[in-house]
Amino acid sequence: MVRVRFAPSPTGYLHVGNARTALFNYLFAKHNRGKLILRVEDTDKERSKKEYEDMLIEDLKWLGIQWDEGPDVGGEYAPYRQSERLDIYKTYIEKLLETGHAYYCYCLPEELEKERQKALSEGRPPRYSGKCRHLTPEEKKRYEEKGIKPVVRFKVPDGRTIIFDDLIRGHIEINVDEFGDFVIVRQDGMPTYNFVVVVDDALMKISHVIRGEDHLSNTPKQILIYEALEFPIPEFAHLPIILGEDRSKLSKRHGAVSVRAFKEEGYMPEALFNFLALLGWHPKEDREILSKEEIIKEFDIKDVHKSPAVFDRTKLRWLNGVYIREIISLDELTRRAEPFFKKFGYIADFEYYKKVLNAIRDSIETLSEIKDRARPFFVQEFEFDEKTKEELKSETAYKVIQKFYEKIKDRDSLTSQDFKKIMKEIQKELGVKGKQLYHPIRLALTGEHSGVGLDLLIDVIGVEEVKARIKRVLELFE
RNA sequence: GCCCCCGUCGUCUAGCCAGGCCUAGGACACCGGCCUUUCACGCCGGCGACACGGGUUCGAAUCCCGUCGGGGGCACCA
Repeated sequence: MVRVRFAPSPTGYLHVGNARTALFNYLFAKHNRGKLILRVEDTDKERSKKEYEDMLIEDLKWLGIQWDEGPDVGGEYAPYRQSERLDIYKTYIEKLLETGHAYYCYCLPEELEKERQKALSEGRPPRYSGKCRHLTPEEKKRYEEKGIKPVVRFKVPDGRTIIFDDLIRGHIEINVDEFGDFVIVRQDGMPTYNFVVVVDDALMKISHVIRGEDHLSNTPKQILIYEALEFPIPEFAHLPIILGEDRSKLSKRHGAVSVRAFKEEGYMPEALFNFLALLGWHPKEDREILSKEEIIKEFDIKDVHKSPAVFDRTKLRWLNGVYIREIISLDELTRRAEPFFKKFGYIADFEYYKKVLNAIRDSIETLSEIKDRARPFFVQEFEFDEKTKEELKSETAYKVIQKFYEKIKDRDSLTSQDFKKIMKEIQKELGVKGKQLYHPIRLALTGEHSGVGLDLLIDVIGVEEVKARIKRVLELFE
């Protein structure tokens, strides 16, 4: 049974890089009919917050990632919040202490930091010396009496080379001399990541650990702990990281990188899902637009790349546009767009929003663009800039508008067909055509030089509104 | 500094494992054209890459070695 997990620490919004990791875990689980476990890694008391956990869950759900076990849904291996598993960790810490795989260390953090800096500046690998490895009971007692609280360190064996096969990267060898005895319990009594991750993954029967490349160098430490605790070692797969435009690890410096930010910008979760899946993975046939089901069906961890990928916002925008105009149904799109209309002060009912979207969906790539693109459907008293005023004052423009008004002022309906017919008549009667003919009407109706098709606009706003707008312009530029 | 990973168009990538089918394919972006009352959509076309240097081979993007470049890690963060 395939069991994988996504284990974020609740320290802020869900980052797209983490979202991608969650997504690949999800895809792997679903493809193999396995289970996805959500585990909250909140052992860092300083930075973890419950609100962040709630936001994480919300963002993950929004993206369309579902899990089988987790802090919100429970499961056979509960609890799924590390802060609630402290007793479990304690047991295993004691075990390591008893078997001599770990020991208490009374060194002060300030001293160690100094040593670290010194080693770095001298070009030596910064690693702990191991000086507390062989403390006598008397020495321990002395430290205790001084009130120094110890940390617990894992005893790293000398000269071992850890070898494992990464599902994505293949054969990996790392010599453990690279690092010294590392801390597994902090001074405040909280166990650290490298330790708890092993205990949890083992106890939760995780079969495949799929995570970011930045964890690759932690893997030997963890394997050492698996061995010390006599746990079976899972398979590992290290995903390439996601880069920003400058080819460094994608971070806040690169602009909006949280899933929440994309949601608020008006991205479709399906588009982000699709896009993220394509970052480092590629289906057998050359296709860009794939549904969740298709991706699950085709996903194979072996097809995941080794090299990192740049997060290409432009392509994401394009993909989102495809979802907006071709994939999401009009009703669904309207439901999602409603909050955006309201945010921009465009107040109307659902049916009206639907008509507007029908007219503009081909020209927007995110729902935020509704602000500009839908303006003519809602704003009557728009301003004219200088350039526009000049144009409207010109003789032909004014004549066209005047003629148009004459022809519609007594009508009680005006369809796209009627509109086109009327424009043809004006063309014949005034001898004005093309841009000269349509542009004045566009300006009078929208105040803008480009935008939605006038026939579509008229269809939606209706004849009375058209009359009002035209009349207003006529009066303004008499 | 040390360790690990990576290297095909500007970007995402196909091809690499099983060398010839590759004058290297697709997508985004860009440029041009068509459609069109405008913008957009759509359609058609163009530009554009095997990091470099050595091997191996009749033949290398594909195999080997080296160089260079990029990234990640080296915490009482996860």
